[in-house]
Amino acid sequence: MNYWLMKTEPDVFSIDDLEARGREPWSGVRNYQARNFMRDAMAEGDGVLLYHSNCPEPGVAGLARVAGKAYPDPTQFDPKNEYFDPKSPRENPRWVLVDVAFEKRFAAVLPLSWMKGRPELAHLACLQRGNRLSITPVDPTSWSFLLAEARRIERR
DNA sequence: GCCAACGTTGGC
DNA sequence: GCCAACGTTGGC
Repeated sequence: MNYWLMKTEPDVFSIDDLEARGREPWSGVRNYQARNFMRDAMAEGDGVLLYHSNCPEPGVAGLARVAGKAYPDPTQFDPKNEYFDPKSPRENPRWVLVDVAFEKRFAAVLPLSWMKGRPELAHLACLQRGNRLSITPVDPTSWSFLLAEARRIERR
């Protein structure tokens, strides 16, 4: 079982949207490295930290899980969709997605400003300098630490 | 809005 | 295959 962090812009799709829908096909990933994580390394049941980016308070907003294995992203074939990719052959689709299932909304966002510089999160990929990937692996230490913090603020 | 950092494109 | 130009991401 692996752990992941997936970024989303809350203006577009937030943890509340995921809660309302229950489950969402994670369409629109158009980066090869992120695609490879979904295609090659994700498995049903993997843990997901949902991260709000490009917003007033960036940080981890809640918990989800991978709901199945990767399959072709249908938006790549739709000329009217913003993620349409005319160079993706139907017989050999370039882009895949996984379904993501809602698990929990944290009592408050765990802010990026708080995460920065925490020794427990030293190996968290999304905090490494220059990282812009929308999907990154999460090491078990970081995972446990963030979940513990989420439980702590819930009791507060 | 600025800008650093990185990915992608395309000419050669 | 190199690399300059361009586009995107995302914090601030």
